[in-house]
Amino acid sequence: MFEVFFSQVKDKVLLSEAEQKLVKTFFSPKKIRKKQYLLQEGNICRHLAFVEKGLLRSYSVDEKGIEHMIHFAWEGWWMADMLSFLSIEPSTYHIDAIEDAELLLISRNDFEEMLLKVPVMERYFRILFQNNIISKERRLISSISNTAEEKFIHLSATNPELIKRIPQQLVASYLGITPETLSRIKKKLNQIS
Amino acid sequence: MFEVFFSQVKDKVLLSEAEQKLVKTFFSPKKIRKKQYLLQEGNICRHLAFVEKGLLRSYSVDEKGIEHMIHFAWEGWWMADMLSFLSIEPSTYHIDAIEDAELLLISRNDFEEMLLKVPVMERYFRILFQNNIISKERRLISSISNTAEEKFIHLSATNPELIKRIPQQLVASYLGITPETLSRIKKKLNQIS
DNA sequence: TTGATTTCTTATCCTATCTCAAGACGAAGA
DNA sequence: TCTTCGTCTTGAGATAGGATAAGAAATCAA
Repeated sequence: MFEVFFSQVKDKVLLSEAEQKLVKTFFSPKKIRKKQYLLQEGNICRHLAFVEKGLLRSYSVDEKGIEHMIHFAWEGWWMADMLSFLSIEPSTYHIDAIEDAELLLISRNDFEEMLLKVPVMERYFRILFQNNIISKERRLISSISNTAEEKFIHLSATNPELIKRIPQQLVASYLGITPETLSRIKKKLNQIS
Repeated sequence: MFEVFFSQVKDKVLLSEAEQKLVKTFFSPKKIRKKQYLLQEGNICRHLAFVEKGLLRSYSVDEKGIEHMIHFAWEGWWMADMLSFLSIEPSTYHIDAIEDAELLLISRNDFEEMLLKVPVMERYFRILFQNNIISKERRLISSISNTAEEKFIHLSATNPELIKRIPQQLVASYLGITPETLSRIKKKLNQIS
């Protein structure tokens, strides 16, 4: 159950056997089915979720009922509404499964306790968040700088797995464009090549 | 020189006198003038900069010569190209001063050493980055979800100081809209109220 | 296998925002 | 005080992408 998790953690920091054992105690496994919610708007995000298997998405829904994709997480990625999780306030996001998923959950209290008892995990999350900032920044620059077509080309280049694995309408939402526009862009790019 | 710095750090973590003394040794002060570069595209970002006084911006310049604002940093904020700083690769950003500024700089090696010698700073940066992710995420959602007018209203609500302090054309770039559009939006909102 | 449901494509029309251009305003220096 | 330079405003025309609608294709369930 912790295979993907520890391979990810060890990518960033060194963990002793004892530390691994201790870290394990803070997490509880959970399976959810495709389309099942992990979090709904208005509820407090009580856990960070690490994806061992499957695929999750987080998104917000505006007044018109349109969904806006915030984040996708598959094997080796984390998922949560950090703001709700940290501030213990109702979330403005939904999180659900695009594919059946196996998760490792950690609560706020256990998270804090783990970081204090296993300082190397503090380091792990600092590095994780660092990398997250960098990738969010790139997405942001593309979002404010590029045309719809450029955004798609940029995403294809930087995150080809996302394009392959995520349904097209959700990719469109992730880019902040309509599904129709994305469909046209793909057609155009195929004609050229 | 470290007044703002330690007041910021102490907002997030507890530091002993000894730790404070040690932390200080890793930083060097630097003053830069309005319009002066701290980093130019193609160079490696060698330092994290903490702003004690003044105002910096980071931005990228596209093929057409158009600037895209990534981040503003005034008293109490950090500035860097994290990707270049961490990967030690040439930056794609420019960083310069919008107002004369007094900075505290820390190099990559000193940063790593500080985090190992003063673990509470590891915690500080984890929390700092955590908060940064949350605010970048909000900006991103606004960017992909909202109209130009909604983006401006959202920014005014969440970051009024930015609107006051940053020249309007740079605010427009930060929102991913043209200065003309922002000017029209402001006119419209003023007429209503 | 077949019908039902969801996702993707294509077409037409429409609107928000951009582009280009010119003028007004205000801050900074001579 | 006057001049200059950068910043903001306003206008008119152009366009990328949105809205709506309908049909095609793919996926799923029975």
